[in-house]
Amino acid sequence: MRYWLMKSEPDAFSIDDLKNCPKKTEHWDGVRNYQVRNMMRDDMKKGDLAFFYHSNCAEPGIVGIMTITREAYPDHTAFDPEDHHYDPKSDPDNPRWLMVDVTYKRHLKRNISLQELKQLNAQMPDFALLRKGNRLSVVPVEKEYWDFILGLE
DNA sequence: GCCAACGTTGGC
DNA sequence: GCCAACGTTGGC
Repeated sequence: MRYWLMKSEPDAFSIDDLKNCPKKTEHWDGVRNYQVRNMMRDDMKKGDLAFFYHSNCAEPGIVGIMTITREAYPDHTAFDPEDHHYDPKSDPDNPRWLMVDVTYKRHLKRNISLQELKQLNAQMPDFALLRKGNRLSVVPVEKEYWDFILGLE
């Protein structure tokens, strides 16, 4: 089993939005980066756990935990000209983009901000989230770091 | 294959 | 809103 961190802008889709979804489950659409797509396709498995991370907001950070409940399948939003993430080059017969389903598990007891994580960088020297220039919307989290971060709660 | 121009992410 | 740090596109 693997651990992940997945970013979402709370203005677009927050952890509370996920919690309020039917069955607390929603598809994680809109990934338009090949590296992230490949990770979802090759490495993300049903039962994996992921941190829900709020990005591009007043206090960026980890706010909760979700479970991967369906493995990668075609992202239909890429076929929809009305969709913000429409990609005319994604062919329904050979989809370019994939998504997974995620299910709300719980909020963290408190938000763990990016600022706090940065201060602990020395204890998580290989955390992809903290790497300079990192812009991937999904990053793997080593189990050691996962446990460490949960220990901060 | 190179690289300039452009688009996006996301912290601040 | 600014801008650094990418990734992508497309001409050559």
